[in-house]
Amino acid sequence: MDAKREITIYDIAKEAGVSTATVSRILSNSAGVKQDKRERVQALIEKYNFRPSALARGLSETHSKVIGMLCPDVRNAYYANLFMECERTAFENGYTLVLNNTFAQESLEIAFMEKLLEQRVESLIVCGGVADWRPLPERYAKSLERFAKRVPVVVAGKLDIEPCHQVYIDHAQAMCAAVRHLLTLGHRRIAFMHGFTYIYQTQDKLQAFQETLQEYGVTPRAEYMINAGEFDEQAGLLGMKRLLCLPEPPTAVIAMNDLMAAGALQAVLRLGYAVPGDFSIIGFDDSIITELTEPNLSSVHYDYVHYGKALIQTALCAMNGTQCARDQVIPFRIAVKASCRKIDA
Amino acid sequence: MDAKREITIYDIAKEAGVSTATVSRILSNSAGVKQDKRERVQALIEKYNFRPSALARGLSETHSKVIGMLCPDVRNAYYANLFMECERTAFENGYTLVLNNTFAQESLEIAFMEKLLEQRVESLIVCGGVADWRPLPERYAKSLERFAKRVPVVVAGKLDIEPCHQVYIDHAQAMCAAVRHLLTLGHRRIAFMHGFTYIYQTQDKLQAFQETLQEYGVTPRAEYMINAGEFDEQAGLLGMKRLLCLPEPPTAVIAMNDLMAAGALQAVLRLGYAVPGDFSIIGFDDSIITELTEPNLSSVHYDYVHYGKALIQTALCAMNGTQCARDQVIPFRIAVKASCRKIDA
DNA sequence: TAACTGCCTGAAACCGCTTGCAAGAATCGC
DNA sequence: GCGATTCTTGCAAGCGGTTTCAGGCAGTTA
Repeated sequence: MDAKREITIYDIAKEAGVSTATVSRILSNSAGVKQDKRERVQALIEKYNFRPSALARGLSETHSKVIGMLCPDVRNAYYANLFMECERTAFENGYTLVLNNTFAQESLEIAFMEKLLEQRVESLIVCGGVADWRPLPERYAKSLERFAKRVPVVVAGKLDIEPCHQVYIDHAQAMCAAVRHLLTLGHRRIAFMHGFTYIYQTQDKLQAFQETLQEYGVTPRAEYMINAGEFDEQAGLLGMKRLLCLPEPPTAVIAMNDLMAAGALQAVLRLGYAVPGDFSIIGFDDSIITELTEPNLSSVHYDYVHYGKALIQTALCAMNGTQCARDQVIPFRIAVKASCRKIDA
Repeated sequence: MDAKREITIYDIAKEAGVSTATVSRILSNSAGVKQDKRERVQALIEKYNFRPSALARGLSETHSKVIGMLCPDVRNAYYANLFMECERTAFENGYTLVLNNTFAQESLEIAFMEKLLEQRVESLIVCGGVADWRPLPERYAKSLERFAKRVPVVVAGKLDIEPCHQVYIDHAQAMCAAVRHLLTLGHRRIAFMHGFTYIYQTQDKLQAFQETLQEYGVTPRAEYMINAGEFDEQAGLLGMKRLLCLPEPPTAVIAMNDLMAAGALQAVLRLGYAVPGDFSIIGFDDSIITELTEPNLSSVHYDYVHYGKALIQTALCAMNGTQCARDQVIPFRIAVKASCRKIDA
């Protein structure tokens, strides 16, 4: 294989009999270049299928036109949705989005941050992962702050680290809505199946769950608030089994997310009960999962298009120095499907 | 906001009283630098949290250390799995993977290719999308070939474009195994629910489906091979409804993928039938979806870890010029779960 | 026809890092 | 102690673009 060097702007200039400056002007479509040269150069660009190096351009213009993104695991529909929308918006604005899966491992998150820093990303979007832990590991907070000192960091979640922007869902309000939905349907024995409590969403939802019940005169029962550990369908299944073994089981269950809700649904069905006949179930995220189960799962729905757009838009604003709100809250609504029913109080 | 320039290797060199060459050597950890200078420079790097610019380095070393990847939609668990594994392997080898979602739109695929070319990716991984169409659009094939002329292209699928490497699943064999699985369970009235036939996987599976049945003395029935159009759960649901309306419905259904299988399952359950009691269902991909439904779906399983690793490994080989097989086939197996049962012949 | 405009163009510096080359410093053998 | 080696270093030339600045040229004006 012959050591073929990439075609450069210099080659084009030489063959066209012009200077690199002229070619550069043509590439960036700036005015003030005679038509004949323009055509001659264009033809050569076509001929050699020349593409200017983003590396060189980035170096010279001191901007990379790339935005970094961190998420624990794109296989999770929630993050996939977010990434997708972010990518779209970034692309529309001439940016490339590079995503890294961190598996919520602190060392990996930090390693990726370093790498993104080297790549001179112009902004960083942080979704979940260690950023959701409370208390926040000190080393991680430091890394994030150092990052934010260089380029804008936008967190998809509530982090409250001074230099970071944040776009998030008000989980307390969302939980409140979910509880009210079930209360309205006549449920009084409502359970909340969550996971690790070192995740702030768990804390927020747990608190809102209890407060909302009390507000409506229902006393929260300790045995109805169960920590299933993980946030996956297996945990949901196991957690639900525990609930079903209770002397007085709940009539409705709120799951931390759709995955757990799907697990809970399986547990119920396997024991021969019906949903929503015997038990009502509602999840959070309104991901594709809700459409895959029978019955389809009611869920708290977020506007991912809006969410992704807001994340990138905020990053864009912060990058070009435009003033923009540090906090943004994404609206939600209850997506009523088929897993909850009205019961007699 | 003060126009803060990034710290450069030059700044470090100056403050440490050495040349940039020395700093560079320390950065790349090459031998032959006195311990005292090394320490002095390291300290400054820490102090300023200096990270060398990958842009500059890439330009100077004429390599970007990034690999590009194209897929239609990461929200699809199949691609998410693949991406995840590819990213892991790439990272382990010091490469960054940048993923673009193309929605299988030809113009977007080509646009992304151009962009990746500018970014000087050192290799391209193409997963699905337009690459699965038959016949292959000419403009697309041209783009791909042009790309392959510069850097190695590895296709996750069977494409047979000369300069591209390919790693794929033998869909015919996989279908064959699925059919045999059902035959072994005693089924004779077996249906295949697929989607658009301009996708080569559809063609391969369709043919294998018929051939395998015939091989076992079962005559394929036209009304049991239905084209549901899309490849999603909605299509699966609708397609299954059509099958259930047949005067003599099948006893088992093979769906093009898990998404469609999940849709089919819903259709069956909604009409009051049982799975696997009344109907057996099997899908392809063995994604997380199979664990979310009740009953869990049997499915044809691919080894994603192996698959992703093979894609990147092949790219790596091709990049450094090592000879490597142009074709690689990924093994599969039937993941038996709970959606198929034995019946009396 | 000389002086003045404005438009095109190219020379050259620069972006931040790597590396070949050659010179100076340190170490070694005798 | 001295020349021969072996280490350490720094200089400077790229890598492939962008951009500033000044010069060349044609068209105007007086």
